[in-house]
Order: sequence, then structure tokens, then C-alpha cells
Amino acid sequence: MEQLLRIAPLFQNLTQHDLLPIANASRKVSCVAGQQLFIEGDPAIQLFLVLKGSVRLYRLTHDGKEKVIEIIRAGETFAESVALLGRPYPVCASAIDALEMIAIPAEVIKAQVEQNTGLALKMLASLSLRVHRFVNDIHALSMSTAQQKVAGYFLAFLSAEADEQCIQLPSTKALVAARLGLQPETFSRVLGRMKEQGVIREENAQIVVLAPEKLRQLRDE
Amino acid sequence: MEQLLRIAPLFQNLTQHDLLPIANASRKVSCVAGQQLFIEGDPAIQLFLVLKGSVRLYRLTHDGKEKVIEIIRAGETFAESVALLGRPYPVCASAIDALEMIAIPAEVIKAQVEQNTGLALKMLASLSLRVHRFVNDIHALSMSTAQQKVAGYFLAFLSAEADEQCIQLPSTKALVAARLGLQPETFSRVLGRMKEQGVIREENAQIVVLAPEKLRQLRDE
DNA sequence: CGCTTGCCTTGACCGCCGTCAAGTCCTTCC
DNA sequence: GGAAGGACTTGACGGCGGTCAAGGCAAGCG
Repeated sequence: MEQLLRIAPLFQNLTQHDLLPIANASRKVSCVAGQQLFIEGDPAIQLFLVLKGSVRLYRLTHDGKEKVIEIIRAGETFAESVALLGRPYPVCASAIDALEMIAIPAEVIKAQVEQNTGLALKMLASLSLRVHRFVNDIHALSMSTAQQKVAGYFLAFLSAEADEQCIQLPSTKALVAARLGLQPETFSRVLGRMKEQGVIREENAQIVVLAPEKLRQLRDE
Repeated sequence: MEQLLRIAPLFQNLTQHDLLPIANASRKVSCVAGQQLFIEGDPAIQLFLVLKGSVRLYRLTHDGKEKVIEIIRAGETFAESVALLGRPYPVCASAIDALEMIAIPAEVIKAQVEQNTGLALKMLASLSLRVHRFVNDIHALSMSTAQQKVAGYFLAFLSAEADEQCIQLPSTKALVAARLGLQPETFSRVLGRMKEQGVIREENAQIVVLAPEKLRQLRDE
């Protein structure tokens, strides 16, 4: 269990002494694809570390549609912020595919944070990063055109200057579209246009970026 | 200085012993309206507590327009998250009107957080709140129509169930429009429609909400 | 093999919102 | 008082993207 916990940046570099009470209180959970983990308004009694699979965090709009806020992938934690505040979850969560996670009681984390400055700093760093990502998201969401959103999304996956990189889309295209605030149809059309411009290619469920600089140009309009 | 610092939730309830080094390292700054505080990419060497006036946090899109990410009002702090990470500012900041702030060196905060669990917890709570607000913002941004955004924005100001509440808009309407990701013209049109539906009224630069439940209905489509 | 189901694509249509432009109201300043 | 400027409003128009509908395509199953 301790080894598993150390996957998360949150718990790396913690001494075994500090990690032990957390490990003892945590338990492993498995979920099938599509399973509901919690819904908006549920009391936040635990935070999660994803070991395998991915999780969709979303909100329901008043007319029943869902807006994807974040997609959590293996190795990442979520619900850290709420565990500390003692507030109910601000989003719904459900498993995208088969899922393995570690559930960590919020109270144990709270207790540890109070004693252990190292963990507190880690959590601060983690939350700061999340804030930064949200700033990026808000910026991306208000970028006007669908093409710019998609280009920006792909560029976030590219590591360096290398040409011809592959991108593995998390789950289905429809989900990525939702993440970007687009309809599946629109996403498909944008991909089609990019393909006929020679910017990308599709190869067995992967996106191959042929011309990163052209992608950058599309994002910048 | 110490009294001023205690305005912020971040520093309330800190012992004088803990607050003193922070107070000693901080200094007061004044700005004229429109003054640039920092731009995106600047090294983040200090965080700010606004005493008087308000601050616009924004990003520049690639074609030179600016997207308002947040509006910080008197009594609030900003740039807490970056001060800890040692990363450059992810946004630009400029004064909306005449401004008085306290600038607190990031290093002092970092040093104090390492020693003082109380401050660490405060900062965690503050960042958690910010994350929650961003979640709300992302949700609001992806709500489709302009009317829904405006209704949601107004509803966030209403405290309880009381009818006939006044809302003081921060600064100009154009700025609020930018905050909502709308053009001033669109914002104006939405206000006009709400007025002729008897949902709101305008009275010397204030919005008077006449029918909160109608507003809720508009937000929910 | 044919049927179903789910995912994706493509086409047609329409409404919302951004843009451009002109006009009104109010403040400021001489 | 009159001119100038800024904030806001109102109108006309066009494009992007959402919606609806139909069709293609692969996997699973009887």
C-alpha cells in the first residue's frame, strides 16, 4: 500500500513514519466502467488516487446535460481540495473505464497535514498546479473557435519540438469533445479539416501530428 | 501593518509572533488607475493583499485581445499560489482604479509556511476555495447562452431569499462583460431584455433584482 | 449471414453572438 | 453654454457552431 501511495507526487518523499498512518487508513477500491463514484453535493469524506483507468469529473447543467470539468488519469489524485475544506463535492465523478483506486479518508489527511509541514507543502504545490491548470482551461474555453480549442488541446500533449508525434486520446472522441466544450459533430468536422490540411493523420485510434508548427499557427489564428 | 494584514482570511488567527516577520518584510504600494502590476511570465516574487480598489487579472490571446480571468476586490489576496511554486505569473495584472495594496515577498511566506502549520492550513483552505470558484467559472463559461451566464453571475451575488436586492457592479459594464466572456453589446442586450421582462431594474449604477426566482428560471433555461 | 448496437461522420438548417456602425446620454473641461 | 470624449445602447448583418437527421462502419451476437 505504501508503495502504491508513493506513485502520487503528493506522497513522494514522505518518510515512512509519516506515510504509515495514511497507508493504514486507506483501502483499495475497484469499479466497473461507467460506475458512479459520487455526485455533486455528497459529503466529501475521502480523496482518491487513481491506479488504473480514468475518471470523469463533471457537472450537470440544469437541463440535464453534463459538462466535463476534468479527466483524471492513472497516477493522478483528485478531490484533494474538498477533503480539506470539509465541504461537499462540487462535481460528480464516474469511472470512464474499469478502475482501480485508493480511497484515503479525508480526516487522516487533515490530521497529517496539521502535524507534517512536508505534506502540507506538497498539497499546496498540488493545489497551486491545479489552479494554474484551471487558469489555462478558462483561457482555452474562452478562445473563440473550435479549431483553436482543438489545436490548443493537442499542443498540450506534445512534449518537445520533435515532428511526427502520436497522441493517445483518453477514451472516446465524444468525451474529448465534451472536455473542450464542443459537440461531437463539431469535433469531428475540425479533425476532418485538419486532416485535409495535412496537419494531422489518424492511425488506429491515435492522432499523429504531422506539422506541430502548423498546429500552433491554427491555435494562434 | 499587522492590523492591515489581518484583513485577509489568510492571516486572521495567526499569533503575533508568527505574523511579525511577515509584517516586517511587507510594504505598502499605491498605484494609479490602469497601472500595470505585472505581466504574464514575470517571475513571481511577491503576493498581494488589496486594501482599496480592485485588480484585473487577465490573459492576452494571441491576436492581442485580453480575456479577464478574475477580478480581485478590496480585502482579497491574489498570486498566493504562484508565490509558493516559484513559477512565473500565469496571468497579467493591472489596476482597475486607484489602488492600495500590501506586497508580501514570496520567500517570507514560503519560510513561514514551512514552520507554521496554521498558516499552511489557511493557505490550503484559501487555494481550495479558489479551485472551487474556478470549477464554478468553468461551468458558467460553458453554459451556452449569454442570458444564462448573466443570470448566473447575478445570482452569485444574491445572499438569501429576500426579494428586491441591489447589486453593485464592480467597475464598468464592459469589464463585467469581459469577465463573462461576452461583448459589451451582448451584455447590454441581455440587460435590456431582462429589464423589459421585469426581472431587474437599473438605478444609479446599481442592478436591482426584482424577481430572483425568474432569474433562476432564466439561468436554468 | 443478417441484425443490432455504438461510435463516428457528413449534410442541411437555424439561432445566437460577434462585428461594424451609428446614435444617445452623461461627464468633463474650457 | 458648447465642445469633446467616454460609456452605453441599438440596429443590421454574417459566420460559427449547435441541433436534427441520415448514413457509414466495425464489433458482437443470434
